Amino acid sequence: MTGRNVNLKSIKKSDDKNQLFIDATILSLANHGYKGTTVRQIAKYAGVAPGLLTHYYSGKEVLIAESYKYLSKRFLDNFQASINSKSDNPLAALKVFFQKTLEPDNLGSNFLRVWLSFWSLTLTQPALKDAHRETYRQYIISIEDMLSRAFELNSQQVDAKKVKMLALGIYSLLDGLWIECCLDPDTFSPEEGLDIIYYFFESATGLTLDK
Amino acid sequence: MTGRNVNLKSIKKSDDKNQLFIDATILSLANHGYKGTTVRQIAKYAGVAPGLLTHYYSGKEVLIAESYKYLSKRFLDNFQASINSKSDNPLAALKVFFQKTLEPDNLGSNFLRVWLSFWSLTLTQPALKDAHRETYRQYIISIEDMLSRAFELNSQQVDAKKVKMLALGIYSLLDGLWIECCLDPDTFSPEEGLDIIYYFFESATGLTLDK
DNA sequence: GAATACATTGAACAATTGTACAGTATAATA
DNA sequence: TATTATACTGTACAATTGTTCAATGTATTC
Repeated sequence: MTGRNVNLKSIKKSDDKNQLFIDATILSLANHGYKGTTVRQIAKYAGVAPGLLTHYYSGKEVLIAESYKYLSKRFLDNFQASINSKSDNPLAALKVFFQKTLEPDNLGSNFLRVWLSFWSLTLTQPALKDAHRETYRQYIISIEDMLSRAFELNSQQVDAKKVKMLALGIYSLLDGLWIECCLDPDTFSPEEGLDIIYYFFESATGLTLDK
Repeated sequence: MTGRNVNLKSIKKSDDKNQLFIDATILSLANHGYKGTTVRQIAKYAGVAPGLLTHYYSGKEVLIAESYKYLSKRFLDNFQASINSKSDNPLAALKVFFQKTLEPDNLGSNFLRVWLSFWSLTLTQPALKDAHRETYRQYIISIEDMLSRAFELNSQQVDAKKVKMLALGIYSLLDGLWIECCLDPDTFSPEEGLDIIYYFFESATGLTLDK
């Protein structure tokens, strides 16, 4: 019998190591896609031997699932933080959200490649489907909240159903613009994308964004 | 030397066989995703031996690429046909387009799985990137055309730049709604999705869709 | 009905995959 | 320092991958 502890996986893991593996996984998905993201490739990015991955995780799929949960949480946290910094001005907060989504840092084929892989997994892994659903719900709730407060500041009465519809539409539009910007950056520039979302937002809500 | 003709691949192929393989490939992508779409799986769906695929195509990647080109062309043709049937009424044509996109037949995780695989490939295969770009361009041109005619019928003067912006926005919104409807059908129903696109369309264009 | 050309099969291949695990280094503890 | 627990390595293995190709079936042609 060697010193290897079989139960290690189920006990507390070093957060730093976890982060190392998750970062390596995301990097691999970005650069080589789902197919190219092998255990050996991830290990190479992490600078460790392939065997170490199954030492920490019960399987490759689990590691990728963890990476998805981490990344979607990170984006959501980032989103919440950026709108909280403008908590007194809901319209300014929404504008920041639009801008951050179409920021060059968040665009590009490498970026999209990661999300395409993850979305594909949500279709078969119930745990990831739940994670997606919850994250999506949080985005919509936040947008609804900003809209409601904006209408209130404008002394407008808007029922919850319409607010929800507006939130879903705005999020979907932003999503669609982001995807096409990543798929083919030559179709329209991020600035043109912003103009589109601004225009649709203003005409659908009747609200005016600060210029 | 056997009777095998090495040059068969580059010469005229039987269209029927081509179609059989392409259908099998799409079916496999839908049911098993990109990872599960192996040569053996495709061959099983096509009801042939695995070896026959490399007899007709120079490789698996080529077959998948052909499948992408076929499917995106089929959807585009379908789109063009449905709007041409309403060529006298551009607004009705647009409405049909919205409805067809969010039709149950075009929704579901199996459907999305195919497109996620294809989109992933456009990021690395230049030929598929070009195919995507051209298809996208055709959609936008058609939408622009319908919008222009609708404005004209309404005796409205709208410059080309704004028409393009509207077309891009409408297409992106529809795209975003479609994806989320496929990713999680519980977020909102296709009917709610249609209401959203109707509302955003009307407020952004100032046009009124027939109810 | 030979002879020929093409269609199709299915076993075999080298390469790559995820995973397991015996072994070694390293740190902590006594 | 000796002992022990853990971190980590790297080879090995069975399974699966895309592809090849000799063999066989099946039409078509003369």
